[in-house]
Amino acid sequence: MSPNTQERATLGQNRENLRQHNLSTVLRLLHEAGSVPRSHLTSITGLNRSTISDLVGELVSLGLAVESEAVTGGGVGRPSLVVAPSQNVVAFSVNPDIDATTVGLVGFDGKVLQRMRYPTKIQPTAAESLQVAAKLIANLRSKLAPGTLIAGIGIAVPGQIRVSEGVVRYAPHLNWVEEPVAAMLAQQTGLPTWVDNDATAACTAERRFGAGIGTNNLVYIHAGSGGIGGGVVVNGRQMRGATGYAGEVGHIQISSSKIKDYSGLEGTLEALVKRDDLLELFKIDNATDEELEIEIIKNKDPKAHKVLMQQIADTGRAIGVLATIFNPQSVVLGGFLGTLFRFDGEHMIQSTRQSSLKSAQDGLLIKASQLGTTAVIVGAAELPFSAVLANPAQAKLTKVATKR
Amino acid sequence: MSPNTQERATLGQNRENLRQHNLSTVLRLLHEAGSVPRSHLTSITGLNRSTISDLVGELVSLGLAVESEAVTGGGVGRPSLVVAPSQNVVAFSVNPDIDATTVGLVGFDGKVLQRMRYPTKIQPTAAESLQVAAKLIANLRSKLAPGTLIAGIGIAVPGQIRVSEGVVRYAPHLNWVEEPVAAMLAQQTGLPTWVDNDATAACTAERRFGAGIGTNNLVYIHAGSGGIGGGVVVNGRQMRGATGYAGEVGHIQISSSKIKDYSGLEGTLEALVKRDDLLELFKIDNATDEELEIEIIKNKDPKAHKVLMQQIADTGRAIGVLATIFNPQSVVLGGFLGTLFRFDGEHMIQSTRQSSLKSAQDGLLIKASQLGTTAVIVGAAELPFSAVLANPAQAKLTKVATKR
DNA sequence: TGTCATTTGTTGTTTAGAACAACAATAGGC
DNA sequence: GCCTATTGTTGTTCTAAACAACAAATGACA
Repeated sequence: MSPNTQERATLGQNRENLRQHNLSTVLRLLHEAGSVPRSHLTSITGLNRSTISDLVGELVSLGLAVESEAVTGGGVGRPSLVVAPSQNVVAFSVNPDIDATTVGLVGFDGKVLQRMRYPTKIQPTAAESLQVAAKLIANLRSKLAPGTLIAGIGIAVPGQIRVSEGVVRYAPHLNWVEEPVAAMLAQQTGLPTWVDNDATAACTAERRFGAGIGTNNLVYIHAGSGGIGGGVVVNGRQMRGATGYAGEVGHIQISSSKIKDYSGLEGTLEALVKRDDLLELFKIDNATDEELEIEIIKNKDPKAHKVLMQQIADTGRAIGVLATIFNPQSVVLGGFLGTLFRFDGEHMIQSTRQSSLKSAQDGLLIKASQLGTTAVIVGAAELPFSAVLANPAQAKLTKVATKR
Repeated sequence: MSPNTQERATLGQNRENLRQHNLSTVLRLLHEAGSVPRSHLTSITGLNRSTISDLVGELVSLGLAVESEAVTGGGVGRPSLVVAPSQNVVAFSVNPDIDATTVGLVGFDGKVLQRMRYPTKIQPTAAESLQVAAKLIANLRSKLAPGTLIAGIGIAVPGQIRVSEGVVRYAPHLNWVEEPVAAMLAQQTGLPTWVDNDATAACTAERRFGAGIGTNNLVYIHAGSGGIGGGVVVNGRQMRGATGYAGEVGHIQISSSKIKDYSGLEGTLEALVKRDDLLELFKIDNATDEELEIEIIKNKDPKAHKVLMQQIADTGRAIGVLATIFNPQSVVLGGFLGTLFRFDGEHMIQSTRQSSLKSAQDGLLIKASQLGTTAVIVGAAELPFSAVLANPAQAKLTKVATKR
């Protein structure tokens, strides 16, 4: 039940792998592009027309793709049939947070179909959160059309995850330690379940459907109420590191300051750029990103402005360090950091310039997140979808029973 | 003539790709392990016995591998034939530096067969350096046994490289700008030529034959007279970034210090840890790493000791930042940094602990380089070898003419 | 409006490369 | 010396992609 089947050493390749790889390639193209003419599939993959015909046929018979009528008006010659990911395939997302649990229903094309947020007590246990999630999922599931194929459940948790085991190693804000959440929810729902870090999930979503479309080298930084997390894509693949804890971009030291972050490290990005500091200055507690952004824009207090500009400069500094190391195509800023960028992006870029090599700045794009708060939901659903994409023919989809 | 053929989008896969991939896999195993019994090849690759037989047969007929007699004593059953990379395959390495150019002859098993260092004037032009290199190569080439297969030439340059174009974008210490060195040397020698950054090359060498064997996530940091460079391996592949300038680990900001590095950035690793500073304190100018290490060990001056310990602490800090970001299996320290680690590794590790997340520290190994100064030579030779490994059947090897 | 060139889908055939099966070769254990 | 276990070899089978020939559908143009 590991979503990183693609991580396996791809040593020997036999005919079976070949077919699996080609099916996977075609399905992935559909998943990411939404819908593609068959003729494009042949040119992109370099495979023969008849081979594409065969592959698409298999995907259709698996219920993963649909062929719609040819769209005319694309130049001379016979119009090509358009292939699209099946609207019948869905996945559930779960995002446990400190005061509520959110559950989403996501289509195979990456669109959020439903979304429900259910408040819990502060710092719920894993069992409590997952029980809420299981109930919401059961609710959504009962309304699914007969014949719908469920790919599974993806859980996005703010903390360190052992992805291959489906275990939350440590989630400081939730105070969860060594919780086998994937197995717990799989048992309650009967659906295959995966778990990953929330920022990593959001990163995947932005890369496939948001601000990072088409980039193979991407740095994503997200700031929420629970500190700063992130994700990095290198050579087109999520960077996970030797033990799965790579990409902790919030905890890089960028200054000699003695201020500590939530993990006790001094002078890190997370220590210097704190959403709570601004909330305090504005004398509000508990605000959505939207509310905070309005507050920031209408602010007149010079003291608050100074703090704001310092946070923007520090963020730029961290981006500079990351750009120097990763030389990415773009840096995507999620949550509160997106707000800072929108407020004074030029100031942030200035600061980036001072802490990065010129070569890393050429062509570097800094952008605010495109998917916003849905990124985590979409990204979590990519976990079950990834399993389907990795091996379409063998994917174990759960079919919603036909009404009788 | 790009060595990163493996970078190409591996979209559609046909039968040809399949064969190429399997040939490549087997040859790569031989290249990295030196010699492997055929039975191991079957179990590692998962391919059928008869398929391995066929693949090895093709590699042997291509002159890339040899089959030696079965080695008895490995348990019951018929002993397996041992396959090894051919001793007939070689590559040349070139390493232009500020006061000399080094040329090496490297075997297909990664062993340095010959090495020649030829002094030049200070800051030679690219043409001057390459002329020296071409002469040394011609010299070595004339002594090669008839029938030897030459894979090509790999040039390792201290600077920023556009690998796919074979161009040195900017090498500050040599004062080279936009030099098409690969084409220049290819024209002079008639051999296919590649170029890469010297630290990147050393990183590859350490990963395949040195301190990083078997690791898929590795950070390599090298300090020489010309600043601090490095290389990072993520998911088993060299990290190159969007435009090829990734992995500049010497230029990450780790302090608020105003001291600048060679690129004008403040408070970076390269700004704080300078080999020259120690040479100055010891009142020597121009020393090999070995000489400097002796000087460091016999040092009694408390002032020098303090600087030394500060440099060790700063190095640890940078390692901490990198470990938090990359979560590598190991960090390998080359050149002068290896010296610092050997002098007081415990102090360095202490400093690392204070600037990295606990999760990144678990199981993290910090090591000094194993290949030392030969790493660059071996790594540069990997450039032509990589082309052979990527597509053994199509590799264009140059055969040394039979004497007549 | 009809013809033609162009592109794509379809179907039956070919082919390459890996798997498979049967057998021979060679080792250690008893 | 016989047995078992493992590996190499050879001829056959099988599968997935390519290929070839033809049908279908479009736009361009006279």
